[in-house]
Amino acid sequence: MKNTDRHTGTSERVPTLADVAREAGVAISTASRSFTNPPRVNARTRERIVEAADRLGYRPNALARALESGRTRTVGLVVSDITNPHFFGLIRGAEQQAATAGYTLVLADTRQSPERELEVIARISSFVDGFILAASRLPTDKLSAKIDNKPVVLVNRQVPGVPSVVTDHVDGPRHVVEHLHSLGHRRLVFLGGPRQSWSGAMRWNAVRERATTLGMEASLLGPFPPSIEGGPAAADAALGAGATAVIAHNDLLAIGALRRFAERGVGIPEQVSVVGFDDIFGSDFCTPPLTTLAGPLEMVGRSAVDLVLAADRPNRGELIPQLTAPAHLVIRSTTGPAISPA
Amino acid sequence: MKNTDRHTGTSERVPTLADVAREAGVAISTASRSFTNPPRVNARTRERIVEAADRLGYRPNALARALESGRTRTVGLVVSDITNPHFFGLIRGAEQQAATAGYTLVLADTRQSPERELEVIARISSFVDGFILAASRLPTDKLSAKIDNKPVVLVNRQVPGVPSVVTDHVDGPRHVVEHLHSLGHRRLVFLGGPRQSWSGAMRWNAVRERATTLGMEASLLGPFPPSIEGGPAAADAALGAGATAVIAHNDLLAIGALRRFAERGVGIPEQVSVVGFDDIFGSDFCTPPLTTLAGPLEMVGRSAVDLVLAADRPNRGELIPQLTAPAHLVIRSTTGPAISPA
DNA sequence: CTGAAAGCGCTAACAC
DNA sequence: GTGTTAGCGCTTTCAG
Repeated sequence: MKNTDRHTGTSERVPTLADVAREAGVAISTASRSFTNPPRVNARTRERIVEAADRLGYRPNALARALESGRTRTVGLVVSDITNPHFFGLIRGAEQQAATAGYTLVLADTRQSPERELEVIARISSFVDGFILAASRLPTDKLSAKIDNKPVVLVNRQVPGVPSVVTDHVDGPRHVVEHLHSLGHRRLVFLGGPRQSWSGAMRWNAVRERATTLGMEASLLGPFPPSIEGGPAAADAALGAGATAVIAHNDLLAIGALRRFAERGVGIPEQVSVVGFDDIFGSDFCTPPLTTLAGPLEMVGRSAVDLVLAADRPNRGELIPQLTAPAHLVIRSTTGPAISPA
Repeated sequence: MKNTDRHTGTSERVPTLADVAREAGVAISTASRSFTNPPRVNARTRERIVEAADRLGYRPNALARALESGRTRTVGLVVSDITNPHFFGLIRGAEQQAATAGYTLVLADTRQSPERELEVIARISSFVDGFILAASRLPTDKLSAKIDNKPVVLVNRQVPGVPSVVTDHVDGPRHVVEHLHSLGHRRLVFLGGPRQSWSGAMRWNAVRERATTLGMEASLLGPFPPSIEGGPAAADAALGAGATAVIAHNDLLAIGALRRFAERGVGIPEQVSVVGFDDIFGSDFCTPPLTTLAGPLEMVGRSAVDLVLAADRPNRGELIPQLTAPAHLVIRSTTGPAISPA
């Protein structure tokens, strides 16, 4: 018994194509065709088959179908931390685009560990038609355009030869620095996230470069856990460094830092300006509302799915799409004029 | 070509069990056994087989395996709105428990629509070993302990005969009312969520009942969309009703209302007390921090997975587990003494 | 302990 | 237009 009637809970078998064919008095292949290639079967017989099918409550077994075709109409989304609101927009966008295309999302969490990432990929590999690796922590040499012959698309990470979509990590961070500069800040500090974070590294690079150009002092602190919990230590470090402006690896860290600043009686933005990245849920209603570099995460999720699906189709030549989504600075209440030098 | 070598991107076939068997000079069945039933094959030959397998980079095709066994080691989590932070804890807990048991989560979003819910269930049905339906919007008669002969577990909804796990929807809401009562409130308003929300209905029931017992006036407003965007209208309605205390269907709605109150210059909690449900991400750092009834969502997610895995195992008799997770009131800064009657 | 062979449910040539 | 048949990759009797 591997097979019973839906909804009833009784132990009758779930009907297969064979049952339908028998019921309709045709061969299995004909029954199959009336679902996969309707024009190639007589309208009348097809009608009979379809009737038989829903009389029996038949539904094709996607697994069996997939075994043959090699396609499951499923894409795997692998995130480094399912808990991080940063990914919500991504997940949502990916889910929507997948659903629109008739695909299903398989979600997996690596909890920041490269080993788990590999495991998880192996675990879902035979079920998915392709992978989206978001914020992958895998070493570069483990990353390629195909894993188990299935297309992979990177999100917020670029590796030569692998399709990817990232939110702008050059101009965006620069704007952040310029914004701070225009407010009169001259000493800034970057609150770093995980060492293996590609986007974190890019952000810091761009920030440092721009700061230097503008004659600002910039230094890197951390690494800190990219979470609210990481905030207090980061805030304290920032204060210790005597900066008037702090740029956090992400909004979570920024929000955590905000709290600590409040606790220590540091006025935001009067004494210190802070800016985050991502514009996550909550950034607009924390206290004070956070200035942050927003990326179109939903769009990124959607594009990633598109790329996987496109890669799955033949004939796209050897072009490796590497998309960059624009980021824009959302100025709220955590940035203000620098305190005049004491 | 449905099959190429992993990582290389070349078009070599992904090795199958047949390749391994050939390489090791044994029959397919022996190769199969050394993975699924090691004791039943000679240690030496098994070693040869295993070696051959990883020389070739063999990995079993879970699909083929599933076709035979009927088990995919996958559970489907169907949520009504993937965007709602309320579900994050649930998703996270479910993912963790699934991963621990060697299972994979398949996530699907119904966007609040019963029709989409049915579609989505159909779409993932052949891929999953069981379903978790969170906040299902399906009519009662569509819900049963098995769908397509696969176990279903309801989250935050109870239907006779169907296993479920809910967060406490009786004592919890009562405590909320008692809390408000003890602060001197006598007129409260409940900001209702979607009509089909089972938990919403339960909450309002418990609230009304308790309020009546305590001699408080309580009325139901709404329905409002259970989102931040729904907040302003809800807040205005609450003000119009002249209540001193408002209980919102969920935190999202409460946070949205908070904003509107601030805009309108209504002091929280001086003029109006507000409480939400769920203790979502952000409830602790919105302004003011929200008093809310927190449920152990992660635990709920974990339990739900446990229940579907358990239901999948035979011999658990005919007991239908209906679990209730305790809720607890988290008092923060949106509740305070009632204004003295003018 | 190992091999041959029959499927799992469905699709896709290839006949007729 | 419809039926026959050979698999997809793997597990599982059933023999030897």
